[in-house]
Amino acid sequence: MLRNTVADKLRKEIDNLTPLEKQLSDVILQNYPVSGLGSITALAEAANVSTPTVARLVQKLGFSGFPDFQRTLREELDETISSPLTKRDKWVHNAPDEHILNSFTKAAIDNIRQFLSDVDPKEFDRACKLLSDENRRVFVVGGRITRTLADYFFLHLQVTRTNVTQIASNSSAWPHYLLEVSKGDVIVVYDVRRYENSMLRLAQMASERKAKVILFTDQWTSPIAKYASVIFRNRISVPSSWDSNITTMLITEALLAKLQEHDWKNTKKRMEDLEVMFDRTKFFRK
Amino acid sequence: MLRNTVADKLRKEIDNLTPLEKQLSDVILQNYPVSGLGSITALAEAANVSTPTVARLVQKLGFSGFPDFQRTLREELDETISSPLTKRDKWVHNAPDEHILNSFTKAAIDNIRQFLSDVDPKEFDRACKLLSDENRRVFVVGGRITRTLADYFFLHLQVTRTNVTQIASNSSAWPHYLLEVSKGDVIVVYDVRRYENSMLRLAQMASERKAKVILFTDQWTSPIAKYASVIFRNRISVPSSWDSNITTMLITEALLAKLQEHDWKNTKKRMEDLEVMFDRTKFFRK
DNA sequence: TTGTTGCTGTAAAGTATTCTTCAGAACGGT
DNA sequence: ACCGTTCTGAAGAATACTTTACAGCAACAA
Repeated sequence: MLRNTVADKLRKEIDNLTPLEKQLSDVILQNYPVSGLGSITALAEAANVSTPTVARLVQKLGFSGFPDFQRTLREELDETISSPLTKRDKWVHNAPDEHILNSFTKAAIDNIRQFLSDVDPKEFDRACKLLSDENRRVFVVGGRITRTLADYFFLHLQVTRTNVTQIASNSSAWPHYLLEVSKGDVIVVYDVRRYENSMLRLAQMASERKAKVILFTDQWTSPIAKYASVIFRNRISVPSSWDSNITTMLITEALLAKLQEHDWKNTKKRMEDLEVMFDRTKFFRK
Repeated sequence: MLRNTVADKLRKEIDNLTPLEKQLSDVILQNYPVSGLGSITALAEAANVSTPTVARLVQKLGFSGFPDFQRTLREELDETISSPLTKRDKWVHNAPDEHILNSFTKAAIDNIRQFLSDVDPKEFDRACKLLSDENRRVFVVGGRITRTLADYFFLHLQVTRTNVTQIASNSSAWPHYLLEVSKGDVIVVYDVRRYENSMLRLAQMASERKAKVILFTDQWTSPIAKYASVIFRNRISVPSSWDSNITTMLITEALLAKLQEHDWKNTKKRMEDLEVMFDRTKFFRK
């Protein structure tokens, strides 16, 4: 543990302090470290001393000036606040910290945490409601890369409910699907950087046909957002020249988990039927 | 509870923000609230925007100016720190602990941690070595669900190197691909529960043709393991009747990250060529 | 293409903050 | 009571910070 915080310094130096400086240091420690984050004037007033007294104290503690003192406080605070999860010393045994598995995973977990503090559970619940309503048809579509996630979503959603359509990745076929879209239907769009023009048009047209758009995008937000009823902005930066789709996967899976439990009886029936059919085609082994 | 923190305001206003303002608000939320406690200049630099952009954002949020914004942050911080039970570990705002977003994510992060302490970095490095050797052809294949992950892997690998083939999901076409497989080639197989019979046969035959098998499977381990040179056993349990493929995605992305940096010059060239071709087809928008 | 709108940064003006100097106050020792 | 030392704050100089005005630019629509 780094035992060299500003507070420690203060306590250590306390015997070398003048009376008013002691009074001041008391105030600082009182609600540490917030009191030190305002202006020197505010701190001086709070402690009933003059600003030069504050300036002298911080110099006595070894800081070059009040700003230096403040910067140090902020850094401490940052350490304190940042999550214990990301600060785990070593995840992978026998691997140096800089092994890509470590750095990559740190970034991924950071993304997950960050994303989860951004996401609005109401938004999530709204998406569930739309997707579990069997009166609405559901269409699923994704871009060049995200198509794979759209497929993933489709493959599972298809099990929980009826009336799910996967829109082919070939955009020239899209008008045929749009023909099928009618008021109240739901179109699930995966669109992360780089945003595809054709996808924007598709969302626009679906929206014109009064369909509800559920959008999975990144923190920079696809332009489709303006047509969307529900938007999930996923964190996607990792130490790589590509983006990470882990948070997108996470929210997708969480949605599916919720949906399958929503009408569990129905889902269960469908899964059992599926099992029987798999058995009969002898496709899988135990 | 008065949930009206600066962070909440930011999240609420996000739709009214300009692109650079979004970028800025990201940085603020990233290590909230510390990043907002420095000078406006420092914050601007951290977010790669100009100071007026910061000034405009805080005014948009309803503060009279940057100092006002900062004062509010300090007050919040004071509340947070002095309150006995810091609610910081709650990830999702306004949602009960049992909200599926919370429970699901906890499980997912547990999986990641668990998986990472299981995985052997040497195994990882060996996979990298095999996959970056351009003398070996690479074939990629996945099962009913994992096919989507195989696609994801293929789409990216295709950018870093030549000689990558995606094996069609229709197993009756597989013999044609096997014809192409020769000694030293690499076949990447995604096979998690329920293990598919046909996939086992495919791996077996590939192995008989002296190909190296890289296997992504789950902790219960696909029978393909006995033919595999490299095995990644992913943790896949989550509170859902389906399995989670987040760790599989993670290791896949980490591998790709490593591969793209392995021969970065080559990768870069290929990516640039790709960009040019995308531009010429005007497929994407900025 | 052209005009319009909205986004953004430069630069300069305006404002607040920090630091230094210096003089007066307090205290202890003689 | 006197002197020397130490402590303290007022005031202004120096510095840093924040805001505003304006012009360039890009995106979009006509």
